[in-house]
Amino acid sequence: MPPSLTAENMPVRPRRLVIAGMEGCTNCSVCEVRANGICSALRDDELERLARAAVRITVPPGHIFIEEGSRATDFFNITGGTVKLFKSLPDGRRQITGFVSIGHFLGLAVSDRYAFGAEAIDQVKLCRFSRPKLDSLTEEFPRMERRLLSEAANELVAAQDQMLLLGRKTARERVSSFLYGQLENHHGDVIPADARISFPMTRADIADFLGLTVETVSRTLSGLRRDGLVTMNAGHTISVPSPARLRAIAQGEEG
Amino acid sequence: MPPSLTAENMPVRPRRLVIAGMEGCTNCSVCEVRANGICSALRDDELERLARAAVRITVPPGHIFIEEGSRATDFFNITGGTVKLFKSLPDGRRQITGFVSIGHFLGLAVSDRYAFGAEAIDQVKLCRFSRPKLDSLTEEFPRMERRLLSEAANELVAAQDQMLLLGRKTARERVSSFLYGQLENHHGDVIPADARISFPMTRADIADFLGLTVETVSRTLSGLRRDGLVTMNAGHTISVPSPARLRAIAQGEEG
DNA sequence: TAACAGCGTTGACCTAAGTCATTGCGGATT
DNA sequence: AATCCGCAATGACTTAGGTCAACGCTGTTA
Repeated sequence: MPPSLTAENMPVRPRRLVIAGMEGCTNCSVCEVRANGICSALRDDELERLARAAVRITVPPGHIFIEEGSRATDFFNITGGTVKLFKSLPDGRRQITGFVSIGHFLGLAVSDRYAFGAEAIDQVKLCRFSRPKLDSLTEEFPRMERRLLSEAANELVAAQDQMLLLGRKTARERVSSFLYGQLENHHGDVIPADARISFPMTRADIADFLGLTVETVSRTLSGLRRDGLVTMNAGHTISVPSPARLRAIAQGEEG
Repeated sequence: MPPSLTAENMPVRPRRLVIAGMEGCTNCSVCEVRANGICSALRDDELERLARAAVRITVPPGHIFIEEGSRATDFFNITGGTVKLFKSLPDGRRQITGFVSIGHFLGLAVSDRYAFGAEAIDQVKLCRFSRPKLDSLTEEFPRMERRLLSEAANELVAAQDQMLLLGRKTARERVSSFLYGQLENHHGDVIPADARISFPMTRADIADFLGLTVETVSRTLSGLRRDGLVTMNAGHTISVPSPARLRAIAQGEEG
């Protein structure tokens, strides 16, 4: 029996919002994301061919390297740093649809235009592939395409979670969900008691991700602190004494 | 040059939230969704093989045929009727993540469990495939998998749109977006002036889709009517004199 | 070392949307 | 034809979160 279409090589915890995991650099076989990417499905000789299609670039903090609605000429694979993906309304309202980092693949577009923008939060390293090149690669390596599909399924699940959050959760539940999600990003599925989080994004980014304002994010964090659910440390890090309690709030299990 | 990974055979307007388009019935070559499905990528002899993997079922209105969190044993392809997909919180709050109908494929799951529920709105006809069977089919027909991926990309775009709606749009913008989306569903990209919409879902469904309450949906529709943006006809249909004006509101281009 | 800018926090107040309650309307049941 | 029931609409009132404004911290520029 062939491996499952959707469960193959797939972490239980879905990643955020963008097709993850294409590897690419001057030498793909020593790439930082070798283990994660869709290319984890490739043999070393295949990686060789992949490497020739990739261009390595670095993006400074704050730089928008995908403009909403611009022509979708390239695919990207994040090999370092954190990127925010967003959509905007004409009057400046903004929704961040995801924060993505190392290993994530970026640039699936429905039409010939990107439906979202992408901005570097910190120093970001990327591998860039032109769309025609990536197309011929997936043509050549069907396993890569299978891997892309399973990652797309992951992203869809994450997107559905986020819709539940944005449509139906309270501010407290949203912020708790965000914090708990960060814990999962850093620790995987087994989160130790008193785990620490440090994130690169600002309060404004968090607000735009959670559909709130900066003030509400700030007040809600203060509330969680007052209730002993988080403690703020020096160096912009946050400790979570009881991840289980935080998760309960995040999932709406609180009176 | 191979066809684009993401733009191949793809409508510009993204569909809602579930991998679309696997065809299947007793005789796939005469199936209702022959033209839409991923099997539109298949030859007639291949369809023959597909047909043997499919089981045809009918689901009555109100019946939940995918239970949130249950084991993901099957894939479904909608061949008739309309389905709502949803996620819930323990206290009963519910977010409908999409309405899907004919041609849509349903059942991509990250783990071995469904992350969402699915309920028939009206009489729904489905083709059911067991996961192992579908896996071997995609193994056999790579074009099917490519088609699934491009549909997943569509769904991701729709999901991002919905996140913007849920996180940042006003009630008026949400309801206008919903109505305009329905217009697109029925008329495609060229929407005639004074177009009509009739939908099978209740106000409660619309509310749970838009992250609002029934009362707010009701009041907002009344407001749009007062402003001459829609008119209510007999038989639960709504007319839209100027789709362009409605779209402008939906996109947040109103003072 | 002063001035400034970016970011975060907090308080006072406001409002869009939620809650609760009432009414009405078609369609099914008897 | 009476009643029942699910759905929709509307009014009165409440509230979670938004808005506006002040302030404080930290790091950077002059």
